[in-house]
Amino acid sequence: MTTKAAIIPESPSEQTFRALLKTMGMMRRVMEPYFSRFGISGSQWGVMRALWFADQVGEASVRVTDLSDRLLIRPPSVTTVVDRLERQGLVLREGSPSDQRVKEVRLTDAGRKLVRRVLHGHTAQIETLLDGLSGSELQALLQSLERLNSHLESMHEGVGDGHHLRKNGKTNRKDYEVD
Amino acid sequence: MTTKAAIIPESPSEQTFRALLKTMGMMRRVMEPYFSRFGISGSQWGVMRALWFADQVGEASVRVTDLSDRLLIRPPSVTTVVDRLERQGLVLREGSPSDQRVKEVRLTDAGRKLVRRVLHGHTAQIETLLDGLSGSELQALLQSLERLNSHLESMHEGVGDGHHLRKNGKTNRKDYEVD
DNA sequence: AGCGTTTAGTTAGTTTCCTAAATACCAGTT
DNA sequence: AACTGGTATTTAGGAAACTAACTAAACGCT
Repeated sequence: MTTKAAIIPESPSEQTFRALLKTMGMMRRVMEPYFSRFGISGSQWGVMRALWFADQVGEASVRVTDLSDRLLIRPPSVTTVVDRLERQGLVLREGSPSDQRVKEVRLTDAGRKLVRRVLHGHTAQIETLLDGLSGSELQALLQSLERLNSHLESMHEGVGDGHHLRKNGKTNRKDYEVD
Repeated sequence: MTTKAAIIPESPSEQTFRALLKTMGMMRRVMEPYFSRFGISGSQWGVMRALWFADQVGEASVRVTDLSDRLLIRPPSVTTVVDRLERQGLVLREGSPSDQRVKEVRLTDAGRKLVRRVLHGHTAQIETLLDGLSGSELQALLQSLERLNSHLESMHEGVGDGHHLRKNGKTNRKDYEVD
C-alpha cells in the first residue's frame, strides 16, 4: 500500500448517491421477506396498496395506465404483476364500458382481506426499519427526499436521451391527500 | 366523496419509505440512459467501478465473493453480470493459484479505458441529479442515510426469516477510505 | 488417511423491470 | 365513410436480482 495518495476522491454527491443505492438494497432485503410471509412480493404489494387506497377514496378500480403512473413503473411491468395477482385471485381485470381500450383493475374480496392482513404489521415493520433515526431526523430526511424528488421530476421533462417518457397526461388524480 | 374521513393516515416513516422508493425509481430512470451511452448497464458499471477502485488501491483483481459483499448483491448475480462483461471483453476471470475455488475478476485494458471515459462525465451527471439540494442539505441527507444504513445493517444480523445472510466473514477490506 | 462440513462459484428457475413493437380502439379531418 | 394520428394495453425479448441446489475445493477432526 505505498499508494496512500491516489485514493478515491468521492464528492458529497457521489457519496450520497451510493448511500442511497445501499439504503435501497438493504431495505428491499428486509422488506421482501415480510411480504413473502403473505405469499406476495413487494411489487405485488405495491399494486395492491395502490388499489386499496384508491378504493378508500371511492375509486373502486384503477386503470393500468394510472397504476403505471402511481407506481412509477412502465405499463408492461404493471401487466405482468397484475397477471400474477389475477392468477392468485387477489385482483381482477375488467374492461371499461366507456372506453374499450382500458382495463380497470380492482381488488377481489380475497385481495382486500389480504391487504388488511398485510397492513396490520406493515406500519410496524417500516417503523422498525427506520427507527435508527430520531423523529426530527426522519422529518428532515423526508423533506430532503421530497425536494430531491421534485427536482428529479423536473429533470425528467427534458431528458431527451432517446426515449421520451410521456410524462404526465391527465393523471388529474389529485394524488392522495392525507386526511 | 362523502368519505372525507377514512383517508390514508400515513406515518412519517411510511411517507419516508415511499419517498425513498420514488427517489430510487427516478434515479435509475435518469442514470440508466447515461450508462447505456457507453454500452453498459448500471449494474455492469457497479462491477467495473468496484474493480477500478480496487485497482487504484493496488488490488489488481477482486474475487466474486468480495464483489458480492461490496455491491450488496448475491454471488449468482455477480456471476451473470461478470459473464456479460467478460463477453464484452471488459473484464476477465482467472483462477487463483492459492485457492482453486476462487475466481479473481479484473479489468482488461479495454475495461480500464471505458471506466475512464465513464468517470469523466459521471461526477457531473450525479451532481446534476442532486443539485436540487443545497450543500448543507446534501450533507445532512448523507448523514441521515449513513446512520440509516448502519441501522439497517445491524438489523440484518438478527433477521432470521428463513435465510441467514452469511453477513460479514472476513471482508476485512477496511472499505475504501476517502483520501 | 479418510470422512464430513464449510466455502466459492456456477447453474436452474422465478420475478420484476425495461424497451420496442404489435393490437385494438378512439377521435378528429377530410 | 375512410384515413390518420394518438392512446391503452399486451406481447416479445432481454437484463438483473433473488433462492435453491449443485460442483469443486479446502479444512478439520478423529
